[in-house]
Amino acid sequence: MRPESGSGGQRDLTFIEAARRAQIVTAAIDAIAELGYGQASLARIAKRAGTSKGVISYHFAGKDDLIREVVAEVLARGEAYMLPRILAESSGAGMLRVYIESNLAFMRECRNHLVAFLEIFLNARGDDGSPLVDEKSLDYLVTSLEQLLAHFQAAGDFRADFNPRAMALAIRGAIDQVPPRLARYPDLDIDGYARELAALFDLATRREPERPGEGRR
Amino acid sequence: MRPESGSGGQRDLTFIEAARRAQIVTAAIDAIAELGYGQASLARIAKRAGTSKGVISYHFAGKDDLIREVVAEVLARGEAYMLPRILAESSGAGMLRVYIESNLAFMRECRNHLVAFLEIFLNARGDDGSPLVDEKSLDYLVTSLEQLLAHFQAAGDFRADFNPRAMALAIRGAIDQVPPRLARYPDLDIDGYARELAALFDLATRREPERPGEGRR
Amino acid sequence: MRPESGSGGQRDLTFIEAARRAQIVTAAIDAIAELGYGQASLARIAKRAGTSKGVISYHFAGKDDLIREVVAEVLARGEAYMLPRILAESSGAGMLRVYIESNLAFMRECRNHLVAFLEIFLNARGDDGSPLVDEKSLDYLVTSLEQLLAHFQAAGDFRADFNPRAMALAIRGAIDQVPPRLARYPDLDIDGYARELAALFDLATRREPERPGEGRR
Amino acid sequence: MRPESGSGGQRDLTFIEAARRAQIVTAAIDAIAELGYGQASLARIAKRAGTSKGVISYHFAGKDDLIREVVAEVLARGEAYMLPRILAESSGAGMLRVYIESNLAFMRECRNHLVAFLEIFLNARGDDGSPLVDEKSLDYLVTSLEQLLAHFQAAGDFRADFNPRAMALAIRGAIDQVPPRLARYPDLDIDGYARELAALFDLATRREPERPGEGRR
DNA sequence: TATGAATGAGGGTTCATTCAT
DNA sequence: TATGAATGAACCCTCATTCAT
Repeated sequence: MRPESGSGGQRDLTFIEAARRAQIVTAAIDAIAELGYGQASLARIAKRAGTSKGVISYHFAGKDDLIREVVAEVLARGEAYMLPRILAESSGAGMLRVYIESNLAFMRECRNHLVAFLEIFLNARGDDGSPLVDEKSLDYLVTSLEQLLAHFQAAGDFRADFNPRAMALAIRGAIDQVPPRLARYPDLDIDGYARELAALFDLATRREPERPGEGRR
Repeated sequence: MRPESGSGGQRDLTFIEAARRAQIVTAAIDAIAELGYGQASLARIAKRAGTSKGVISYHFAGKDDLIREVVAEVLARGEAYMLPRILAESSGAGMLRVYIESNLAFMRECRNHLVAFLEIFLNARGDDGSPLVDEKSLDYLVTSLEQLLAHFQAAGDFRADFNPRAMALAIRGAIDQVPPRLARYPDLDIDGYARELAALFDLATRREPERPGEGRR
Repeated sequence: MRPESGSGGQRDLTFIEAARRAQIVTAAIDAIAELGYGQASLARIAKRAGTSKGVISYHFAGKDDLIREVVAEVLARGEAYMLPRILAESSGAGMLRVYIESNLAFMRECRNHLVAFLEIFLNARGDDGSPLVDEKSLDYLVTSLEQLLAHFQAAGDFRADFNPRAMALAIRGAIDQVPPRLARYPDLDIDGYARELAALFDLATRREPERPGEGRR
Repeated sequence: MRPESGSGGQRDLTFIEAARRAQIVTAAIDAIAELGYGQASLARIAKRAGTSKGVISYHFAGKDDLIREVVAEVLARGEAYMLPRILAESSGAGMLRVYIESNLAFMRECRNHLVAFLEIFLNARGDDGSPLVDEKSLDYLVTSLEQLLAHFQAAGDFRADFNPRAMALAIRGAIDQVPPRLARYPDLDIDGYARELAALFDLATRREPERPGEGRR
C-alpha cells in the first residue's frame, strides 16, 4: 500500500509517483473513451498503461479514486484550453462564439478527454446507484456557461427574455452531441458544425434589432 | 432454445410468446432506466419481470438481442406518440415547436423509455468495444428530424442558410440533455424548458423578417 | 442467481437444492476445521465439495450466508446429540456429568463440527470488525449451560455460592480446549479427559457435605 | 535483506536494530489484538508502527518470522509478570490462586498481549494449513502449569487423584475464555471471574478435609 | 415452454513479497 | 539501513450463458 494514503490530507507526491499517476490517468481516459465506461476495467486500463492491475491499486485508493482524478484532469485541461480564449472576449456574442468554437476545437484536439468525461458523467455510479462524481463537478460545464450567459445578459449584450440555464443546457447539449459521434464518424466536420452552432445560438441570443419607436418585445 | 430465434428466420410469434417478450422488454426498460445500463443484469430484469433468468434466455438469443428489442420498442413508442402530432402541423415553425414539445412531453410521460434508450445508446457495447446497436437506429432520431427540417427549409418556411443536419443535431442535443438530468433532479421543469427551447430554435431557424433598410448582418 | 433470493422470506428448498447446500456446508465445515477459518476460502471449500466457486455463490447469498448456515448446522447437530441425553438426567450432578461427557463424545464423533464452530466463533468478522455471527448464537453454548446450572442451583442440587455464568464459562473453556488440540494430537484421550473434567466440576459444584449442626456456608 | 536474519546465524543485534524490532513487534501485537489476526496485514502493522512495510520485510524474514517473535515476546512478558508472584507462594493452593489471579490480572493490564497470543494460536497457519507456531510454544502455557500442579500434588498439597495435565487444560481453558470475550464486552468483570475461578479450582484440587467419620466418596 | 442448476470468465480489491535505490 | 515502487496471486462476488429436466 502507498504510505500515508488517506491519513489526513494530501501528501506531496514524489516526482515518479506523479508521473505514474498521470500515466495511469491518461490510459484510463483513452480506455474509457474508446471502450466506454462500462468496458473500461482496471485490467484493460492497466494493459493500456503497460502495467498490471496491482500498480493502479497501489497508486489509487480504488477505481473511484482513479475516476475522480480523471474528471479533475479533464476539467483542468479543458479549462486551461478554453478559459483564456473566452475571457479574451469582451462582448457576449464574441464570448458565445468563442465558447462554442474553442470547445469543439478542444474536442478535436483532446477528443478522448471529452468523451471520457461524458462517459463518466453519464454512467459512473456508486454501489448504491448514486452518481460517483459529486454534482458540482457534474454540472460544472453547464453552470459555468450559465453564469457567463447571465453575466452578458445582465450587461445587455443578449436579449433579456431567455432563461440562462435553459440556454446553457441547449448549448451544451448541442456541443455534447459531438463526442459520441466522433467515435463513430471520425471524419466529422467539426469546424463546420462549430460555425453552424455559433450562428444558431447567436440568432437565438442576440438582442432584437432596434426598431424605431419600439422597445423590447 | 427456441428454434430460429432471431437468425433471420423471422418465424411468426405465438400470441403468448409475444406477450412474454413484451413483458420482458418492459421490465428491461424499467430496470435500465432506474438502475442504469451497467447495473441492469439479466437477473435483475428477470426479477422485475417476475420470472427467472432462464425465461429471458429462452425468448431472446442473448442479452444483445433483448437490448435491440428494447431500442426498437422505444423508437416505435416514441414515433407513435410524436408522429401524428408533428404531421398535423403544416408550417415549419409549428412543426418545430410541436416536435420539441411533444418530444419532451413524451419524456415526461414515458420517462423510462427515453432514459433507457439513452443509457443503451451511450453504454451498450459488444465485447470489442464496438457499439451494440446498429448505427441506423442510433442516428434515426437525428436523421428523421433532419429530413423534416430540410423539407420545410426547401418550402421556404425556414431561413435557407442553415445546415439541416447541424440544426437537427443541436435540437436533439438540447432535448437529450433532459433524460439523464431527469434521473437526478426529478422535479425538473420540463414544460418550462420546452418553452425555452421552442423559442430558442424558432429564433434560430426563422426567416429574417423583411425590414426596410436592413440587411442581414 | 437463485430466484427469489432475499425477496421476503424463506422459500421452500428444492430437494436437490437442499442436498447441494448440505453438501457445501459439510465441505465448509471440513475445510474450516482442517485449514482454519482464515484459510478456508470459497475456492478451497468448493474444491472439497467437488464443485466450483460459482456453485457456492449460486446457492448462498455470499460467504457470510454460508458461514451462518454452518453455525446453524453445527448448533442443530450438537443440540440433537446432547439435548436428549442431558434432559434425561434429573439431578444436577448427573446433568453436569452428562453435559461434559456427551459434549466431548460429540466432539470425538463430529470433531470437525466443533472445531469449525470455534474457528468461526473466534475469527469470523464482518468488514467493520464486528463479529459475523450474532451474539446470541455466539454465546449460545455458554448461556444455555449457564441456565442449566442456575436451574439446578436453585433446586438445591449445587452449592449456592457460585456464579452460574462464571462456572459455565469455566466448563466451556475446559471443554473447548479440546478441538484445537484434537487437530494436533489426534490420539488425545478424550474419554479420560471427560472423566477428569466430570470429577473436577463435580467437586467444584457439589453442596458442602452436611456437617452436624451446620447449615450452608 | 539483512544478512543472516533468522537463519540460524543468530548474529548479535545492533541496539537500534533491536529497538526497531521491538517497536514493530509492539505494533503487531496491538494490530492483531484490535483487528484480529486476519485483518492484521503488514501494511496495517507498519502504519501502526509509523513506518513503511519495507521496514518489516527488512527486519524480519517474513510475516511468519514476525509472528513468531510476537509469540516469544508475549510469553516472555507473561512469564516476567507471573513467575515471581507464583514462585513466592509455597503452598499448592496459594500457587493455584495466584496463578489464576495473576494471569487474569495480566490480561487486564496487558490485554492486547493475551488477545494477540490467542489470535495467533488459533489462526496463524502456514500455506498448507499447518500451525505456524511450533508446538512447544503453543503448549508452553499448559505444560508449565501442569508441572506446577504435579509438583504440589507430589508434595501432598493437592488431592492425589487428579490428572495434572487434564487439570491444567481445564484451568487454562477457563482462563482463556476471557481474551476473546474481553474484545467484545470490554466491561467484563475480570476480578469477579478470577475470584470465582480461584474458588472453583480450589475446591477441585484440594485434599478432602479430614472429617471424623467421613471417607472420600 | 419454462426453469433450476451450474459454470467460468471477469470484476475490483487486498496482500505478502521483492527489488532498485 | 531504509523505503517507495511494483508485482502477481488469491480473495469474494457478479454476470451472461448453457444444459438437463
